[in-house]
Amino acid sequence: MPVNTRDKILNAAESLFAQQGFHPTTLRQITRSAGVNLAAVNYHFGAKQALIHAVFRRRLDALNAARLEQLSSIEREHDNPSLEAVLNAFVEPALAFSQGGDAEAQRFMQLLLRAFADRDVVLHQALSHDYAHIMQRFARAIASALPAADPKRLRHQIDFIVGALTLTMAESALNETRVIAAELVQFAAAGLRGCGINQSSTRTHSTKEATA
Amino acid sequence: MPVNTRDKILNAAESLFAQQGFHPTTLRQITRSAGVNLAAVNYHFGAKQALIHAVFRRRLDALNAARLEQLSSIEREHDNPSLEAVLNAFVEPALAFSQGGDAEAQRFMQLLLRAFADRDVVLHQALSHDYAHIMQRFARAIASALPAADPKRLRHQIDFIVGALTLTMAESALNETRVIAAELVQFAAAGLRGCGINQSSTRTHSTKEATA
DNA sequence: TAGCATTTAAAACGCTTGTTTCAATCGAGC
DNA sequence: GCTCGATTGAAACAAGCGTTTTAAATGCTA
Repeated sequence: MPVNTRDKILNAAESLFAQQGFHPTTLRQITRSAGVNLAAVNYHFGAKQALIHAVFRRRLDALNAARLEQLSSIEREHDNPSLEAVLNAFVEPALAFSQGGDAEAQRFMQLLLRAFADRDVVLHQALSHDYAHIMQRFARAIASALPAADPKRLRHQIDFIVGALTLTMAESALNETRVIAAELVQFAAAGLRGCGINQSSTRTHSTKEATA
Repeated sequence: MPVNTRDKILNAAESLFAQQGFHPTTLRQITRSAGVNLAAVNYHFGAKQALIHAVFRRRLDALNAARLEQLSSIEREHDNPSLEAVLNAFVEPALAFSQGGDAEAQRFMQLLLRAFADRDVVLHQALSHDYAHIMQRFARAIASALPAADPKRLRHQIDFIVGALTLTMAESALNETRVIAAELVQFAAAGLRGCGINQSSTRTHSTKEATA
């Protein structure tokens, strides 16, 4: 229950943006849902675009902080954390980062999916700037759990995981998210390990068949 | 080079929708880019919403047809096609389905990503209806290449692959798409195989660590 | 060539959008 | 209690939207 107008607007906007997208959602919808005056948006944020960015930054900062905290935690406990543990530190906070239950988590995943889809240049830059830090951190942790991995390929593979995480979590039924997240961790770990052939040398057999 | 107005509109709309999204793209932009009159859209398609669906159906039908054709082709050649070959029949047509080069393929992937993000009910139903058919077909092919797989988990895993494919292809640089697609096939194959433990029995070790 | 359906053209309609304006209200600090 | 900055309220603004309308042009068929 937010008390100040600013938070009321942010919450209403986040919910509506996730449901309808940024552009279709009107300021009048937002202010009506928040129970505040229309002009309050332009007063507190200046413009609709700025509101969009504010909504994003608030959640993204919390999510990435939770991820880093969890990663640091497992690194403190084990000298060489398993690949699954590292991946879980990336996936799990996306589900529970705001202790708001699965519904809120899914709502945020829908929001994140929109950020990928809408190629808003400013938003995209802000996003990748925020992500650059955490991605580098996780890439290092994964590489350390997977010493033989090729760095460039690893970057692509992390993109695969982000894509699978974002899209599936945004789409899947609410009561399934945790099961699916656990399956994704296993799936990603196996994919990264590549059944032991993750290095630059690719299997001639499969490649030949695949491109035939 | 389309000759009739209908195709000119469809092409212009597809391009603009991919770049900007459905809602922000105006009919005036579309008709200006297509070099036709504004009223032509409402004449040929009735309304903007119908135009969106038309743009989608045209491409999606072609893509799924290409996928099924490639799958049938490899099933004709081998009695038991490899997992990689099946996955490639799913991934590769997304890149080359319209022989339009990588740029066009990426544009379509952006469009597909928007379809996932925008939870337009009608569009979503049409999409999942189209997908239900092909998904079932590929799920069967994968299951046959991976006899020990758990059906329900397999469905989730296919979602992972679709997510990774859609999001990475839409985001990645143009000259990298083919490399990334090949890597995705390998990644997905390894993930599905789960290093040989894809059945219902999960590895106690990793699960414990992952949820710690 | 005449007639008819199809297609394009240009303008206008009604409506909603984000944004601005300006007065009213609130809440501390002196 | 009064003042002054911060905040809210209600109304209005210009612009752009999807859609409709009416008329002219075009392409077939006979």
